[in-house]
Amino acid sequence: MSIRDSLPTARVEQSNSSDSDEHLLLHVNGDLCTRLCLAAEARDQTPAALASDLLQRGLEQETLRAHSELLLDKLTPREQEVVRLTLRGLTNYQISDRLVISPETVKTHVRHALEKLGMRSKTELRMRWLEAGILPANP
Amino acid sequence: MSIRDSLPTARVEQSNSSDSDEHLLLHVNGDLCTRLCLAAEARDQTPAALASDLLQRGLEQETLRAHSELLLDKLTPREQEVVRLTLRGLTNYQISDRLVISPETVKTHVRHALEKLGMRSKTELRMRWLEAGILPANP
DNA sequence: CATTATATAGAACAATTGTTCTGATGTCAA
DNA sequence: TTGACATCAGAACAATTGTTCTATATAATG
Repeated sequence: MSIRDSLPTARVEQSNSSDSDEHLLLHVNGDLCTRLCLAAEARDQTPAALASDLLQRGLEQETLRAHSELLLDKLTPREQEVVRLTLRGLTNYQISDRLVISPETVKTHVRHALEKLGMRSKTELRMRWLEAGILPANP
Repeated sequence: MSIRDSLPTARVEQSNSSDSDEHLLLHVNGDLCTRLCLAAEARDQTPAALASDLLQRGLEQETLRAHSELLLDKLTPREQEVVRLTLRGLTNYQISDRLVISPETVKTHVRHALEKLGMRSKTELRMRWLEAGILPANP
């Protein structure tokens, strides 16, 4: 089974009159369909209801994520690196090791980043951004 | 528009032979359809592709969440309360205020909870559980 | 050139968290 | 009633984080 098989296909059906009547037909098959049905069964829910929940929550996270990305642009490159590593749960010391700078410098970057983001602590940063489903890539 | 309108309806089409050929038709309309299309446009993606991403990530979170729920059952009621409040970003002191107990007691509960969960810090707890999309209700 | 932004780093101190102990009290089941 | 568990709480100390300073060096921009 190719990867393509696990992607849903969609046919957009649009009524003639207004946009508010638009609707989508999502064709879900393959592995995604299987997992969706299993999860729905485990939750004693119909696949459609579960899909609705997942899509709604996913869209909320998308909004938060987009907002977070905009905030990230306000930071300098170095501050962004520090924030990313912080979001992966690293301590200042570990970050200083990774970036080959002093722990004091990490503290400075963290402080500047938190100021620009209007946050008070790394905990608050992690709360907001992990809630948005943001988990930066490994390197 | 009623709430029902914003829920997708589904018709499960199952082929005659094997389960691996099963597929779903999700009928998405109303507000959910609108937001899905807008978000897809913003990401320069087809609504189907975005839906696929959201469903996949949502299912992963479901798995993590289910696992976390099982872990939560290993904790005493008081430990669960402390964990919940910790996941909402409260400090030990704030929690002690909320539960009308000593900060030292909170520390004890946190320590016991982290031991049972096999974690080393509240940061690790927040990382894992917020990643799973767990955000306990307000009270 | 002067200003601004960026990156670096330290001192000094406060606050929070984590670790290792000890210990008291109450409940519940074997 | 003894043991296991849950709840509560403190001492003492280490580690991490946060706050307020100062300070140097470099690059870009006007």
